[in-house]
Amino acid sequence: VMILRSRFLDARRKRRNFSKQATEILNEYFYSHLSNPYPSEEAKEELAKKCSITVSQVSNWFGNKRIRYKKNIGKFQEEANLYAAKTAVTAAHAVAAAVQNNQTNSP
Amino acid sequence: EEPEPPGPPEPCPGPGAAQTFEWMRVKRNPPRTGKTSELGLLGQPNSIRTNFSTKQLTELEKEFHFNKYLTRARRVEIAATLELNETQVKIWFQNRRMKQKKREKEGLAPAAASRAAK
DNA sequence: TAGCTATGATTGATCGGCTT
DNA sequence: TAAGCCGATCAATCATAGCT
Repeated sequence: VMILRSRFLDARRKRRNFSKQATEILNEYFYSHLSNPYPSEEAKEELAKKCSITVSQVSNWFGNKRIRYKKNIGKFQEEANLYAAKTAVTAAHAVAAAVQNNQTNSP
Repeated sequence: EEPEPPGPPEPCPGPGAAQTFEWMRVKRNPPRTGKTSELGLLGQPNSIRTNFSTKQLTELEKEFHFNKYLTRARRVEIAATLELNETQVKIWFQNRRMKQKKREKEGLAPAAASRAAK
């Protein structure tokens, strides 16, 4: 069995997981765009900046996420609900802020 | 920031009800790297990802450094030598060029970290 | 420490669009 | 009209990280 998968010395993969906050940001985008989780090049650049990772890493993350998500939707249900709720709260805060701002600014 | 006015889709994303969007249904046609015969008989078209040998990759890499693009003649030659389809050789060069581009683009911008290191 | 799962990266091949 | 290329993506797999 010397069918050497000589990809061994690939100088690659000395992987390190992304920071918890980076993953948080990526997941927030993914679940808030679940109907079409394909960020544009611009969106990827923005996410990359916020997460302190490269655009390629953002692409890899979304590629892996999409494939793994659809492979086993059930397994991600809990995570999906978690982020859906988080997004809802964020949106609510935004609305509340807008309302307040509107009231204090109405001539 | 994300206009999404499709008409037919479901209503609202209720907690606990994961919808199935189109991208989740996308299925790629299996690789048709068919070598009409491998186990004899018109067996199913080899729909398996080919694993290039180290020798094949070495030769392809060598050729790539010589020419980023192949001529039909050269492609036929290489395919024969490495026992690959012309399509496989063509696709390999295609992917290799993209890989090259990706590297040039990234290997020239990790500024933030390069300053701190060392 | 062993075993299994989670996750980032790599890559042969596909898809749609544009060019030649 | 057909073939090649690009850019993005898929899908399978590799190898390590991390938890039990």
